[in-house]
Order: sequence, then structure tokens, then C-alpha cells
Amino acid sequence: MSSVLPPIEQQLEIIKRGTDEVLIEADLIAKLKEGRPLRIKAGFDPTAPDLHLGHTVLLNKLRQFQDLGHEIIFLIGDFTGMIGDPTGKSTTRPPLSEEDVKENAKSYEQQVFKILDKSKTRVVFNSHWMTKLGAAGMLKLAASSTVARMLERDDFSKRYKNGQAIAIHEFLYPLIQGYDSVELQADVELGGTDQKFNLLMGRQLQEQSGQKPQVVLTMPILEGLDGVQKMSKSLNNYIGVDDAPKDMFGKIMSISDDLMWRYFELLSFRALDEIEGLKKEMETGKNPRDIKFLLAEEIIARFHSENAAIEAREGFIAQFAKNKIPDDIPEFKFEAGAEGYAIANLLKDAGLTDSTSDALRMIQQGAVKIDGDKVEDRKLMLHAGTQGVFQVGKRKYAKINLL
RNA sequence: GGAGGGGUUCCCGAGUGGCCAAAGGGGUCAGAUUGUAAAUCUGCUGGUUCUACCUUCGGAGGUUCGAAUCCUCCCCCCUCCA
Repeated sequence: MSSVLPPIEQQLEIIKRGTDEVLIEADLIAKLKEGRPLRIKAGFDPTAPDLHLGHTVLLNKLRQFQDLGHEIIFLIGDFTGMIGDPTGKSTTRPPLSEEDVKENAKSYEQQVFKILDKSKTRVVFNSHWMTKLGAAGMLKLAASSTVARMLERDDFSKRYKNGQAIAIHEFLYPLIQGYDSVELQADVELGGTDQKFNLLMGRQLQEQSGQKPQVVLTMPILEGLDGVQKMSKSLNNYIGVDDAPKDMFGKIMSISDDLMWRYFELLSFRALDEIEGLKKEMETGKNPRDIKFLLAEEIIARFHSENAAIEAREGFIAQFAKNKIPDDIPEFKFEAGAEGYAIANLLKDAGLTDSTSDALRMIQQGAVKIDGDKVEDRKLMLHAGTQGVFQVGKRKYAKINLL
């Protein structure tokens, strides 16, 4: 941290790239002018143990701060995790057990250093000071804001109007998050746009305790694969940073063209004018698919390796453009009885369908193939000696051998 | 504590004694078309030994030939009053 910080204009340009809002920019400039490394706080709720690309939008920004020479405080909200952040939720979230929280936090730490420099990151847990705060301290904290103020928050007021439950402890969440900033004396706090209310609470509480209020920096929320809802694990529209290269590639290829540009904007490290150039190429006739390839490769290279990216692309082309069967498909051996093995049961047992009913439906819809031949007979019996590649839909395969 | 409203299949939401595995919409999945894009069209969407049977409508009992629908108790949510 002893290195000299770059000029303010240059820092500002990097900091503002891709961010949604800076509150308040003048404060940020003032803080940068002090010429010291700023304490940059970002809190993470330890509910989802798998980081996905949505989280990396924020992490990339932290990385940029880090590279500029500032101090990153990576806060794991293990205490707040026991509440469950009500932000954006239409219903009360069930609290996590202490063990869950601990386990999730651990896995967060591991994954986060794929982007952040571990040696330059301070990891803290808010239970550290929250448990010391005690009931009396909590009461004092609770007194620092009002119900009316809480109801200003969009999701609370919506729930309130719609007659949905708001548990009292959910009101404490923003307060605790704000108190974390007081405790850490944060200069800047980053969060998603949906965190704005919570982030601003930090400013309020810091001012109340005589600190200079933190600068709030909001990052856009990344849409999930559906292009509409935010990327989240519970909606199953996410690309995990631990996803296999092949899966990452497939998921990225499945996004819409519009969404692709959004991903370029928020996830790619390419210069903005380079991205503009790609857009022009598409307008002048280049296949958008090939541009999507570039995005997929860049992201896989970041979380896996260059080689993995190339392999993933080649596998993709072979499977979908040339209709070849992938080579890493699961193999099964089953005993066929005297009467044989009914096709529906076989598909279910090989995990290609959820149930035999589902298998029968798939057959009816023409989704089932054996070695490329469509299965028409719902009651097909397979006998010992049968072997081949069974396929359901476009991406589920299994090699099956009947004994 | 009092009065009223409500809990239905992945989600929203109809259904108030048999024609209900439960309308309609959304989403998922599959087929066609494609660039595994979008859009569009079509189909499917509890389970099984699959033209039949079994298990589902907050939970447990009960009435009835028959209950998601009626009765009793319980749990949970919301609104208003205190």
C-alpha cells in the first residue's frame, strides 16, 4: 500500500467505468485528493456458496480499486446472514443456521480470490463486532432510524402495501450493514443498485457517529441467462465461476444477442472501443454467434485457462454445428431381465429423465434417440446385448450397455 | 384480546360435493425453424407395472356411496380495532 496512487482523473475514469451511480462524486474526489489508500468496503451475504458472474461485476470493480492501490475490505456478512437480506425478496427469507453460514463463507473466500489479490485483501466477518454489540447496543442501533424511514425502501413498502409479512428483524438488516461501515470506517462502499438503500444507511450512521460519510458506488445488476431477471442461483439462470468450461460455453451461447452486449459491457475486460468495433462487425454482416464465441472464450480463460477455452469452443462446434456426439458422456450398465428392459425405465435409471412418466412424454414428443434413430414406440423393450448412445433432447446423453 | 379475509399442483391464480390430476396465465422442458440467439408455431408439464391405477389442494380427524369443495380441532399469513 505504500505505492504512489495514480492521478485523480485517471482513477476517476477507471472507477466510473460501468458503475451505475456514484454518491456523491464530489465526496469521492475530495477523498481521493487526500492521497491515501481508501478503505473500500463490500459486503457479501454468505447465503450462496457458489459465486456466479453476477457477483463478479462487483468483484471486478474491487479489483480495479485494488490495482489503483486502495485497501479492499471484503466483508462476509455472517451475522447478517442469519437474518437474510430482505432486499428484492417478496417474502421473508428463512434464517440460515450458524453452520451453514460458516461453510458458505469459507467457500466464498476460496472463490473470490480468482479475481481479487489475496495478499491485498482484508477479509472480515461482521459477527466479530456484532456479537460484542449486545442487546443494549442493538437497541441503541435500532433507535437510530425510524419505521417510516424503513418503509421508504421500495421492497418494504411494496410488501407492506400488498399485505405481505415483514418481520421486525428484517428492519435491522440495513442498520447492521450501516453499522459495519461505522465500525470499519469505510471510505467507499460498493454494492448492487438494489443495495442503494442499505448503502445509504451507512452514510447516515457514519454521520451520526461523527465520521465522514462513505461514498456509495452502485454497480448494475447483471441479468441472468433469461435476460430479464437478475442472475441468481435460486432462479437457476446463472453461470457459476466454478462451472465446467463446457457448461460455461453452452450457457453463454444460449443467451440472446442483446444480452450478449450487456455481458460484454459488464464482464469483458476488452476496451470499450473494441466492443464498439465488434458491434459494427455484426451490423455489417458478421455472424453474432462468432462474436459470442469471443465472449465465451474470454470468460472461460479467466476462470479456467486459455486451453480450456479453446477446447470448449471446439467441443461446442463438434456437438452443435456438426452434430457429433460429445465424448465425455456417462456410461451405464444394466441387467436386462428375461423380458427385457422397458425404454422408459431405462431412460429414468440412466438419469436422462426425471421419471418414467417424463420419459414417456419425451418419447411422444420425439426427443428420444438411440444412436441417432428416433424412438417412436413408447413400450419398446430392450434386451440383453443392446448397447448404444441414448439421447434425450439436445444435450442429455448416456452410453448404455445391457447385460 | 375482538372482528373479518386468506393458505390450491414450479409460480401466479380459478375452482364451493361427483364431469378435478384440478380452468387460465407465466415459467420449465421438448419438437419445427435457426446461429443450442431472438421472434414465431406446436406439444408437454404429479407418480406408476400408463387407454388403468396410486398420491396431491396448510395439518389432523369427521360427515358422505363420493370432499380441494361440508363439519371439528390445530398451524400459518394478512387487514381493521384494542
